[in-house]
Amino acid sequence: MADTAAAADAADTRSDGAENSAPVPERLLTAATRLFAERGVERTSVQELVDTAGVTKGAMYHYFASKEDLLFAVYQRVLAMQMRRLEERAQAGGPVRERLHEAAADVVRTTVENLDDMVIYFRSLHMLSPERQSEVRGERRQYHERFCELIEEGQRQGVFRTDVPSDIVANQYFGAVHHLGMWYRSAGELGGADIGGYFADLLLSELRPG
Amino acid sequence: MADTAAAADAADTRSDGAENSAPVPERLLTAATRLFAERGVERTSVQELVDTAGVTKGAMYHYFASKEDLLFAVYQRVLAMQMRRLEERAQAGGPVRERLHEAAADVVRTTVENLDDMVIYFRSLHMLSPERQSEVRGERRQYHERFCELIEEGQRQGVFRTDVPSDIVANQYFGAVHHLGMWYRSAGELGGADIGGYFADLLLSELRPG
DNA sequence: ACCAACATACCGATTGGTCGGTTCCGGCCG
DNA sequence: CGGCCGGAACCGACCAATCGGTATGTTGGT
Repeated sequence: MADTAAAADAADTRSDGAENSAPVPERLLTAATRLFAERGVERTSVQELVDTAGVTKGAMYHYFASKEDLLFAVYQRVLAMQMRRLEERAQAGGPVRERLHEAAADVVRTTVENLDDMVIYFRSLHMLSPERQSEVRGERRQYHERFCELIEEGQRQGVFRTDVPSDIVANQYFGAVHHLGMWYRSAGELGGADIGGYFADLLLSELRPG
Repeated sequence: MADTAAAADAADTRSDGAENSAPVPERLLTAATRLFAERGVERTSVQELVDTAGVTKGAMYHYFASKEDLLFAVYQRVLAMQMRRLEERAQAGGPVRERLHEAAADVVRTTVENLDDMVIYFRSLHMLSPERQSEVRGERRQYHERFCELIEEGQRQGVFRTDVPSDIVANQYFGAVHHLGMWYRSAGELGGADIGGYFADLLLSELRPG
């Protein structure tokens, strides 16, 4: 995320001044993601936000209707990314065990790589308006159901146990993934891929029949 | 803070009026737990809070130094309860598989029974001062380690698999438990005991060797 | 000339917290 | 027994500060 900003900076043709030449909305998204995750939405004033992004209040309110609108944009970005990645894995070829393992490990990797997004996600939902909360929950539900379908596919094939509802398994798994934001620190010796591997192994162990 | 509760309790012999005769600090804790979980800490003004509790601002600031102090008291209450219950289960007799199953199912039950506390817990940590965040994390860490010890006990006995660190398993499990606050609604047909049973079964499946 | 893209100064509303006062109750003294 | 007293419990009007949002102005490209 930070490197993309750097890449955009380097790739940008016009070299106005010194740095931060990424488009303003993107700069705001980046700054908001960092500050909202660090101090929380309410503890981040609009002034701090625009200062960090290197723009002015007027610029921000030109692109976003409100502070909440900006928060919502953060949600939309992360939701779209997750759904896209899951769909890619689910539709790939190969046995369902492998596809589920890959999808499960991948969501951990991307979560670790975008920890800020996930911290915001599961901490600040209540800061959105009720309608937008519903919208986010709706999209999240689709994601959840897509994951469930994968499990049920394996259950029908007889490679996964059937005495536990797929719903329970999926909720348990995503709970663990969301929780990463509370304990995972990149300082640890375990990388996202390591933890993803462990988590996915544990998931398949759970689903082993018999 | 604690001594005032004792004093208020001792003085509360009279039965004034109709209802809500609980001591003032307790009333504030109850109101805060509900409102903080419903609307979030920042969205709850002190005025709303004291109105809900049926007391005045002066009364609140007599018992709590600040709004944050009240939030901290909520954390302390839930932390103490969880640690006590885990210790009871861990120290009970019987095979480690049964003790772990019982402890795992119990934490789900108590989480469901005190959903408001848990919603606050994993959503509002950042509203505390850095020192108090550390204190909460420290207590939580003790809890976590106590749970890990239980797993490791089973690993040494050979009844649990050893190719996954106990730390990972515990983090994954508590992640799932914390996440309950985001999807569990008592309207569902599944009660806390049901989900606790499922979760604990899944945990033991994960740990099954081979 | 016109419009999108910004910049800047400013405002109304709200909020956490304070502070001087009042009530109530148990204990102590005469 | 009764009057007094000290402090804990509690009240509620008030404040300083902050914040999200806006209104108006300016610029640069087409």
